[in-house]
Amino acid sequence: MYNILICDDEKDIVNALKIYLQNPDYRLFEAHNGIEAVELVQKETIHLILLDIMMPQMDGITAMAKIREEFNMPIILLTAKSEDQDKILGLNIGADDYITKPFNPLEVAARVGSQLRRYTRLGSGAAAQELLTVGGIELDDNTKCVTVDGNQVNLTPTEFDILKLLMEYPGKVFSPKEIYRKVWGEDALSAGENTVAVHIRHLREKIEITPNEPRYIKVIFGQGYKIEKGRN
Amino acid sequence: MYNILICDDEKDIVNALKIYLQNPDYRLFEAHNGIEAVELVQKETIHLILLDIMMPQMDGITAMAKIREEFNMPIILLTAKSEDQDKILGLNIGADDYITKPFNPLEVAARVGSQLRRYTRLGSGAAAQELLTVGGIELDDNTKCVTVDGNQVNLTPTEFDILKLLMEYPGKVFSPKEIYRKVWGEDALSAGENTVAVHIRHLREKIEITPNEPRYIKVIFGQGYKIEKGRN
DNA sequence: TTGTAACCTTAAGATTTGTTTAAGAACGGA
DNA sequence: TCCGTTCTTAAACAAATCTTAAGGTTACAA
Repeated sequence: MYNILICDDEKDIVNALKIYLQNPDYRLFEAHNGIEAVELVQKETIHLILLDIMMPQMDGITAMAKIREEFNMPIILLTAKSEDQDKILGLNIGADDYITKPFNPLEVAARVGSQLRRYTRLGSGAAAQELLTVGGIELDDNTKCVTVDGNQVNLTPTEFDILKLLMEYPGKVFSPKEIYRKVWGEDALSAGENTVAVHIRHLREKIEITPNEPRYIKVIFGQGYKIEKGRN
Repeated sequence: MYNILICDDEKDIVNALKIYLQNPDYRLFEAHNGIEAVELVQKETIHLILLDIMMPQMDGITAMAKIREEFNMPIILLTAKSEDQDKILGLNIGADDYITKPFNPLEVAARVGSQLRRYTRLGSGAAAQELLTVGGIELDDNTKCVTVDGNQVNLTPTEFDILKLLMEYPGKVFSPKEIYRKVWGEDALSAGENTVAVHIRHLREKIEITPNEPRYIKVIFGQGYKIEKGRN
């Protein structure tokens, strides 16, 4: 799952890009000037930015400079000017690519995919799906960090593995045996019946506000556990 | 200094690109078909490739696929076809950018510069990322110097390698085994279980103000070690 | 309503993992 | 070869995590 920030002051363009980037692996954020973009990048974990150059309040080049002070995700500039001079200016300052308006939908999707692939290829060794998000829970397999509503929580290895399993397939119900097999491994040497239950309890204590009335880790009687978006 | 490989079967195009990329920081290599390109990449440390698609013997797409099995430097495709379908094909297979013939000299230089900058920013195993910075720690792979808050510290080779590994991917958690494999080499002849731990201890004594409460080299119980920006 | 099986909760002891020393082995340069 | 540096091993210790077991609670179906 990748978080992509689309920043353009023209609503129509943002909406068009949102349609082009329809993809179950993408979560789309939007901003309408440089200031909003910088704020969003600091608040959320953004993996790629589509950034218009000409915007009110703070232009794209300035925003890019500010973002680059702290972050290094790919930035693709959007520009109406197709003159060479502008292209070169943007790339030299630190953009990774640029796309000129009007867009070709397929090209937008291709360039975004290309940058994301390059990013993960270099940044985090091949593996896909390092960042899982369900409701307010964020799980980063790279840093082994888990946050709930922005607050970091410390999980033990087993708790982490169970949560990761549940978050990989949100809504899917896993029986305790299934969890046991997938987390402990196929060759699991007999562990007691309720050890999974104990870990679930510990997890709930750490990620639920009210462990006794869990919003995220639900039980389906006779079936198993699942994770929900916690909207109730 | 960057090594750039130009691969095109037309001599004129190679020569033109050589002129466009006149730069004291670039060392230029040339190849005239995919086979030559793959061989050169395996022999030399190449930082970026300009790769023509249509070539005799082995075409650019095939060469790129072969190169990508082992390396991940930026690849910019050169193509006479400017139709969208071809652009997208190239990017999806693993190219980082493409340039359509005829070239605009300034654009060639700009795109090459952009990819090289992006490449070094992200850091990479094979790459020429010479200076790493995390928090107050600076590691220069060229001079093998490490400074913490401006003060130079003397690390042993093993300590240096471990620190470098951690700093190449700040935040990423490396299990002791992983560290062992990456620092000692795949063929590591069984070293004791806790030798990594001992080196970590030495590192902490040299880098941390209070080795017992490390700000930089953190442990995630049951997972491994990581380096943090030391903001606490 | 009642019995049963599924699930929950708690805490203590067992186990695993990480830390810290120190000593001796291996290595490399003079 | 000798000496200083670096690496590895081992052992004791400390800390975090896992499992077990026992008793409690809840949901379902007859």
